[in-house]
Amino acid sequence: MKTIESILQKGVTEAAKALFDADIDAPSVQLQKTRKEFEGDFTVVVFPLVRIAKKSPEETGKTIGEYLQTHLPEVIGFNTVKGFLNLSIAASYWIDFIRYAASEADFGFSPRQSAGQMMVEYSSPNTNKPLHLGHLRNIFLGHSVANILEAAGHDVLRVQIINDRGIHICKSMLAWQRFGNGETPESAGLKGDKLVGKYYVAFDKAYKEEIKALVAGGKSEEAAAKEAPILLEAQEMLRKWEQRDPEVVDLWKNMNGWVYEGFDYTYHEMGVWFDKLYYESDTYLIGKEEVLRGVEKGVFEQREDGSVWVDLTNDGLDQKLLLRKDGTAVYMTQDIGTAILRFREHPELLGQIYTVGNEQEYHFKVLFMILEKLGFEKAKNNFHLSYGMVELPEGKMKSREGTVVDADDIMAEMAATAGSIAEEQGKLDGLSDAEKEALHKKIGYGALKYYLLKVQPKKTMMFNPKESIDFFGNTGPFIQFNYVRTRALLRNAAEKGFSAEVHDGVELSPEERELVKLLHDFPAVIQEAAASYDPSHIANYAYDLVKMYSSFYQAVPVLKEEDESKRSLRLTITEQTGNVVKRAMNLLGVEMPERM
RNA sequence: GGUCCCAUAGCUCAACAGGAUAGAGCAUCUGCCUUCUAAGCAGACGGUUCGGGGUUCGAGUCCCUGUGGGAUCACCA
Repeated sequence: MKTIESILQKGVTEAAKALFDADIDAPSVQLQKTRKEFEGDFTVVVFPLVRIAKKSPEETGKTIGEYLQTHLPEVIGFNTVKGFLNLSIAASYWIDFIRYAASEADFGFSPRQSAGQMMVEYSSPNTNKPLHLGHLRNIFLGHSVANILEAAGHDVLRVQIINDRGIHICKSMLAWQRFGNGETPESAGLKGDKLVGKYYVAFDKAYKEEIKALVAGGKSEEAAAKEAPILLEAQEMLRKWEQRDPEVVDLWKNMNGWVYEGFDYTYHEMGVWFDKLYYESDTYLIGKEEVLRGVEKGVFEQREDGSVWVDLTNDGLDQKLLLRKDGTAVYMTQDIGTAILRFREHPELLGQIYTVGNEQEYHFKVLFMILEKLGFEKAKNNFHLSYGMVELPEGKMKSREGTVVDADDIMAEMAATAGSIAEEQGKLDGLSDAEKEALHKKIGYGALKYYLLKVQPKKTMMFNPKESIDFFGNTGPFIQFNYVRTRALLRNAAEKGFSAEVHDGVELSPEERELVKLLHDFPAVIQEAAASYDPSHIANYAYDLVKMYSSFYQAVPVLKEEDESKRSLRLTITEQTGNVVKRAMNLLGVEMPERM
């Protein structure tokens, strides 16, 4: 179905040709929704056309309005205010549209896999500590963008890179070895990631004590930090790991295994998944090879001490280390390896999207530049989906100061809060305990996801644990609640044998018209969210839609309407609003309940 | 010091690509459940869009500059 926007834009270009003998292209015609205080549905901004028309803005608008009204059946009236031409669209267009939307199973979504393959990376955890609130923003964001790209027609690969090697991993291993007494998640009754995190903290504590002792013995703070025996031992462990020392590798596999079990639980609760996992323990070696190959090609430069560098001074950046003088990999090395591996494994891939915090913007700028220098043209399509930190009232979360908000904890709290609100409202009689629990999670997790996704990714956001996340107002549960109302209404209608149809010639009340117009926006909202990699557009749209629906719901009777054609139109609008809201929220990773 | 990002109502956030009188929620106040689920609806209150210049028919939006906050510029990840 042709959108009214494209019809109007085309109409204006024809008008310009016929009236002023001027050629303008359709997309340049400025079209917007008419503001509430004026009569009309769409508004053409005529200022840009004034020069062509050689008339006053008011005159120009009037002339074009007359042309459109006589030449386009969709335009049934117009008015001009200053340089704005407000057009009234025929009810029949909206009627045809709602009928069309109802006939499409996936209205708003582009045909599957019509737009090529994209890879979206998110989560990228370290295997030495549990996930926290910052990860939640990362994971919900990445997963939602993947959903949105799919809706926009991309074939999407969801991946994560797991930072499973390095000195920080060895720290928790060493602490466990030293203080753990063979403790396991089972024996401790702790999730695997929590147990490993506990030993990471234990390491830090022991390390600090050793530094203190050394300083008391006369060492400088700086020297003590470098010479503390437990740190040296961790470094020794890393060397052994790189040499594949069987005992160390066994311990490493074992403890990482605990962490993965813990993460799996959390990912499952979050409702996210991955098509493929990459491990830095695999890719850092590939990165080293690729860097050396780059040296042969002359893209990189090896210095006398053996270290390898890339010179980006001509690109406005500086020189960047790619391999240490002892030949070991740095962070950039393994990211080069990972990226190249992915392009090789997936020849169809258009580009990669990295969901990573904004403190790494420089890193990714450099990474993409290096990939292009190595001849990976597709790196032009790579995108660093950068997001702002989640801050607490007292500032940044600091694991050492114990101010991190644990992912599992906050999710459990959200579900519990949803439970107590539901209990107060007492609308869930007749549900089993298991059904109630599932519902509380849908609502609580929905509140959390919506809260984190409604804000533009690049903005730093505030989270106040004391005030908790709201369940009323502009929130996930409010949106779910309105969906639930549509479902209840449709169930009741079915019982009474009422059907949802659209008859020709039925009148549209202002509320109905507004709702239909909002539904009409859905495809464009998806496209915009996909193009900007920004789920907040979807979140805001879902809210606007149900806000309008809620108003409609209390202002206009549906089941009590006696006029059959009005009633069935309202049922159709109700059904389509429910469908669109549900699918929009699913794009955010939010599940919708049938009752609440 | 260089580079990048942010600054909108008391608080948390919107505002397509520059368009009309900058919108929501929370908080405060007023009404509305004998009626399709009140996690709701209707309304009131609340703004020098950080300051100062500029570009133009028009600037929260673009440019310059200042202030405040954040990030980054490691042989860390």
